[in-house]
Amino acid sequence: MAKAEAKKTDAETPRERYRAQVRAEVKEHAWQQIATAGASALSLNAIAKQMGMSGPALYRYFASRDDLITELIREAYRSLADTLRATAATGSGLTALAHTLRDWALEDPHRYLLLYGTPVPGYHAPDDVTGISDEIMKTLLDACTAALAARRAAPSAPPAPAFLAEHREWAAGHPAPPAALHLALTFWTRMHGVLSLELAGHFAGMGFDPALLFTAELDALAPR
Amino acid sequence: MAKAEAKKTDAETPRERYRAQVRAEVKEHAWQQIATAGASALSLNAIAKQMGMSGPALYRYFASRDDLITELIREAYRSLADTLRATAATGSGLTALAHTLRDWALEDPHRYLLLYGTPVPGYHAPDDVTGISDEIMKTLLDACTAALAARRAAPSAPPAPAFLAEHREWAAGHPAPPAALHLALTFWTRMHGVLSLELAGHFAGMGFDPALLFTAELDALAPR
DNA sequence: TGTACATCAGTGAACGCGCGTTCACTGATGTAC
DNA sequence: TGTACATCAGTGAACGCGCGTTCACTGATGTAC
Repeated sequence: MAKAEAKKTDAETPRERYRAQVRAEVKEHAWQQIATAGASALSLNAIAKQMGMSGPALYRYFASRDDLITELIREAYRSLADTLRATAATGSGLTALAHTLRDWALEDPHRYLLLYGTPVPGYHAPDDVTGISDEIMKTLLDACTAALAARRAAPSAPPAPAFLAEHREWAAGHPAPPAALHLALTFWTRMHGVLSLELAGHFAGMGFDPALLFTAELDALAPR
Repeated sequence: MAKAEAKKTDAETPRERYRAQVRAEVKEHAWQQIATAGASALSLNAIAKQMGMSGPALYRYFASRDDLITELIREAYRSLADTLRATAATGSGLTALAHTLRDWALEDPHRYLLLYGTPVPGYHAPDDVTGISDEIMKTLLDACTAALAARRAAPSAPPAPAFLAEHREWAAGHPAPPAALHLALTFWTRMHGVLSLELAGHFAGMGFDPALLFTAELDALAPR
């Protein structure tokens, strides 16, 4: 939880440790509150009350409500980026990557939805956060490149030339074969399609296991 | 906008017409407010102020804030169901259906996200609304059945038996060939995958036209 | 080891705000004879 | 056509609530000599 702070364990004074601990506890309550009332209902006062503190006390730890939300989003992106990279590092391919993504999402649905669901209105993420998001995309791109090279993914239909032409500009900063770009986007949108509808509860009452749909989609992309 | 009310024009007294007009105007402002501040920030008082009225006045038209939200959701589902059915009635197949869906979503992104984005926390839709949602699924299922019969859609990989077995229970109320069920779910999740990420702005800065990705996905499902 | 000082966590009061909702009331619009 | 009544739209005051945030302050913890 307090991973970033735990790194510099040696140089930590007791006060710093305490600060990190309270910050972590605040975030925990924040996640819990997001789960029950939604991200836009996040309230510093309510969190303080839950922790048995007075409202203004939290301003020692977070500059503002938006600052707390940013921290949550950053933490979530960081967690996903690290988790995916760890799987990618094992070289086990797209299938493993997809299941890692799914497990991560199911572990805390609201965390996934905070990142990829309906955007919080009026909120704009700072640069370092979009940077982590780019990291995730890069991990995915590399995995797709590798999968295609090893012929462990089906390029399905040849990507439309117009589509790829449009990609060049962006691809300059993210060098990868055009087919990998197309595969990455397809992978992302298909996994997200199943996941987001599942997490939003749109499959409820249809009496089937969304995991099977997820797997079916995955098989179509990266046959085993 | 005030379509439902406009139907029974003959039996309408002036007062009823006025009521319908004000209700429509409230909803218009509500959509506008959702677009700028999100669904959870919807406020009857704010809408009243925008309309130059006092807050409590709106309680003549909507029983509560939740009642207004329900009305908006119902209206949105109704609009989508009607729009899709109209396209399906022309018998022009899955491709046309997909483009109708996309056009409808782009016409008012927040309306789409209200239905298929992160659910409003603590809100539970009444039965008649989920009924309209079922209508949409049925339209899609019929179109998939027809497309498969006419061989205008690729069954891609044969659906896993386990997956289809799970479907039987739900399928009892929605008779359709197993392959059509699978196709419908695949269609839905893939289109939603592209659409929702596009509407949430996750393709921004990647410098390509999401329409091309959407079309590519569509071609993979229902080759022309 | 003890004292003087600086740092920092947390409190309580306060400000201004907006929310949903209820209620008693006014005034306009429609209806019945 | 005119009068008496009922219906209904809208107002303003009020209730209780919670929000984010600032500020002056207390008291505990750590630091320097």
